[in-house]
Amino acid sequence: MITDPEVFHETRLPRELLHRDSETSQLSRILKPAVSGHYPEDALITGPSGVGKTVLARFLLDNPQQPTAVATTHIRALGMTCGDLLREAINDHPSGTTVHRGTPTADLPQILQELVDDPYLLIIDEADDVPETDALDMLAGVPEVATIVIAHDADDWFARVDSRYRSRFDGDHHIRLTRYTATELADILEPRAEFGLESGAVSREQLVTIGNIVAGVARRGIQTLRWAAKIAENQDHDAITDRDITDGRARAQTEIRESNLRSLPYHHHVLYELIRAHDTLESSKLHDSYEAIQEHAYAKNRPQHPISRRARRTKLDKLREYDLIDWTEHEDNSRMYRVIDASIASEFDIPLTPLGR
DNA sequence: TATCCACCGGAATTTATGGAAG
DNA sequence: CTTCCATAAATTCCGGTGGATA
Repeated sequence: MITDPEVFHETRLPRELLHRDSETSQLSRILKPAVSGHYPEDALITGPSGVGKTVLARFLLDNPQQPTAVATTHIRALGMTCGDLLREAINDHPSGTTVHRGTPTADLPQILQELVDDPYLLIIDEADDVPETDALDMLAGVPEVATIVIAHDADDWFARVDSRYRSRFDGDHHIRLTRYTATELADILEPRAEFGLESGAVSREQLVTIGNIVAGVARRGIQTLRWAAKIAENQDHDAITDRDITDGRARAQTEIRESNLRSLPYHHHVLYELIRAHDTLESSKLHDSYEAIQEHAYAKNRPQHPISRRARRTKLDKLREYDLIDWTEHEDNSRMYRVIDASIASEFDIPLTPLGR
């Protein structure tokens, strides 16, 4: 069934960007000065997750098929401070100069300025929470450096960045990506089916179905197709069935949640498992049971210690952000927690009942 | 009605961690 | 080994909200 798993890899760049013609030429125009050795210009790329923001930037700047001469670094900025950002920009620059964690943040602009002669582009990916204004302040004295910022919500991003920088990312310099239509996404999936699957494994009609059930999110479409093919393979089907597609989508979703949970530290797991042990759990009950089991859940050989209520709330926010739990608000300010998919278990072995019960 | 309590979440403050240089 | 610097995570403090109780 699957002849080339490579085709479905997250980091794989397509040979051409279908249905992104205007966006591609828009970014090319912005990059023009940089390519011809002049001071580079900034850009902002926004849109929901999984519709190709990173792919668009990489397609033009980090593409083995058509390399550009412009020095570029790709920074996954999620949760970074502006010091981190500058340090990574310095360390990734081809000049070879490196800088360590303890270097005063205030010294970094000077160091960067001394090492760049030619245009240097920073792709700041997942920039939703980074303090852009601070970073732009620090880059202000280095005209050879420009940033390609990738974020989800344009309004959010503009609200956070100081007004004196906004014009550099607005108008022609702002590229908005939207979800694909079902048929557009089918067009995108088609070459992957052609090169990654046996011929005849999936019909055009089914690709459109996938486009519909993933609501035009390309990343989810590709993973759904991959899982549908895997499932069809396991079931010895000659071709992918409609049922395989439904199951494939569910499997793809589970996979994301599992990897989300794995990526979280121990505290989150304790809270998650407490909620998972019930259908629904009220906030007061959740805190009570946490306090009841904390002695055992945080045994002596564990480096972590039980955390305060306030810190628990932060963990719960994170669990919800990762689509692992949800809650409904009560009129009395409390909440009713529940897990989204109770079949997903923590890999930690967490004792949920105090001894003697 | 006035007071108390539990909860949420923003902000300020403290604590823990880790790499590098002296 | 100690000191320095930056940073993440946790605690402390607090104002706002709304139900329960006297």
